[in-house]
Amino acid sequence: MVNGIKPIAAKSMAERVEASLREYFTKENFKPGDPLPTELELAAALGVSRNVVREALSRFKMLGIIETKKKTGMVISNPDIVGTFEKVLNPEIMDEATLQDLFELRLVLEMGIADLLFLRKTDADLDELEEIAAREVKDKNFRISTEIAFHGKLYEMTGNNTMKRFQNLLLPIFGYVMKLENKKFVSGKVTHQDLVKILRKGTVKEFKEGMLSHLQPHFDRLK
Amino acid sequence: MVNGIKPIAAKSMAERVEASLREYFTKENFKPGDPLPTELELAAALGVSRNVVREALSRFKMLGIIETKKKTGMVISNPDIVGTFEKVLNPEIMDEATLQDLFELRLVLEMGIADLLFLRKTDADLDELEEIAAREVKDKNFRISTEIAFHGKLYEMTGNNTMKRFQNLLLPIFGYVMKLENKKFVSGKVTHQDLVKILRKGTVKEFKEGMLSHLQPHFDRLK
DNA sequence: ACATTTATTATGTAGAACATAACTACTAAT
DNA sequence: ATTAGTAGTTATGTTCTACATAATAAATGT
Repeated sequence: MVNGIKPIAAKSMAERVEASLREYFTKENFKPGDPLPTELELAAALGVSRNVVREALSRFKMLGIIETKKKTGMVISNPDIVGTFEKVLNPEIMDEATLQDLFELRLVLEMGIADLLFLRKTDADLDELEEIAAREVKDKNFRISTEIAFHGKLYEMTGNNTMKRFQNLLLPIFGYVMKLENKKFVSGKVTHQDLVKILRKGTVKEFKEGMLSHLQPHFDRLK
Repeated sequence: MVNGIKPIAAKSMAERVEASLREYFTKENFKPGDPLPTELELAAALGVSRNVVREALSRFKMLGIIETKKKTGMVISNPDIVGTFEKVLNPEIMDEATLQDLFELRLVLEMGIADLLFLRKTDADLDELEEIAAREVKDKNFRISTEIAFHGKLYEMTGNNTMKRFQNLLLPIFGYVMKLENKKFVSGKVTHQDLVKILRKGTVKEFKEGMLSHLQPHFDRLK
């Protein structure tokens, strides 16, 4: 019987190097702009081939955590988190449970931005929003695109660019889930025009109620 | 003066191969479990070295989009989006604007989960939540950990695992921003125990007002 | 002192070689 | 004939070498 054997890291070298580097970055308290050792130095220090190091570094480059220039070498940089998110957000290969979770997440965001909206809305914003809502009524053909434009504008009004971009990524998920369940795009009793009116003259509380009513058909689908 | 010059793909081969593969995956409508061509075949088809292909593939492996077994080859698999998010969510190297955005995002989520909560809460959940709130009052020393436990439990109660994990990742960001601005951890007039009470016997609307009041100190910091 | 040329260096890319795990097919033994 | 064992095959994992390229630094010449 075997005994005293090590479980061994069954993971690949590149994977382990990635973990080592990540630990190294935080341990050494690296900040954006800080230069990194050369590939050869890292390879020597880690006891692996330059090739493996490059595979691990390639991962960090994709995440935007590392930038490189020839001769100059590599430096730490601040990653684009939403851009990274985009790289994995493909409805076709995601499991249904997660898709459903993201669908709900979108509803939660929609319900939660009310306070930010009232904190930051401007008259110019409201004018634009009103214009979008009006366009929708005229052009019945473009309902989905104005639907997207309206809610997109709401996120824009929060002044939170990360959230705005994030919501934009969730749109295809939303559409995909709707299609999966063969549901049509219906809105509740409260229309976009109603919401604009509340935003202009109403209270935060009223807006929250309005948005809930507007999204009610979607909530009805959740058990 | 120069004119009519092409911007050129200044990107690296690995980066371009990554893009090509991504396009290939969607074009061919790959689904989890579907086998991929071998590294050598891909290298030949793309006209690059196997090395470059491996760097690109390594990226997909990190995202969980590709899994490999020796001899058998590579297959598409469904990625873990929250796990990927974790890889880029390092407060130390993120720019302050994004940190601020994520801070707000957390508040938005907190305000937005009310409807899901009332849709899915159970008595067992409420008992546990009450226990956490009670523990907090007794042990003043562990305020921060019970704070985390309480709000974490709320997300758990939504039944949305993705959101729960996501919120968990945002916690360090939240703490980091608080520290950046030298703010202390204060809660509004409505306490955790109040929130439990509302969850048990109150209405959704009351809970939303309660949560807003509970988070008011944080909202006050936003302009 | 300035412009030009010449190393130098770190990343980018290519190709070959071999190890290793896992699958296939064939063979031998009971 | 079923099983067990063996050899062969194949795709990934890893290493090494070589050279191209861009950016910097050093050296040179006027």
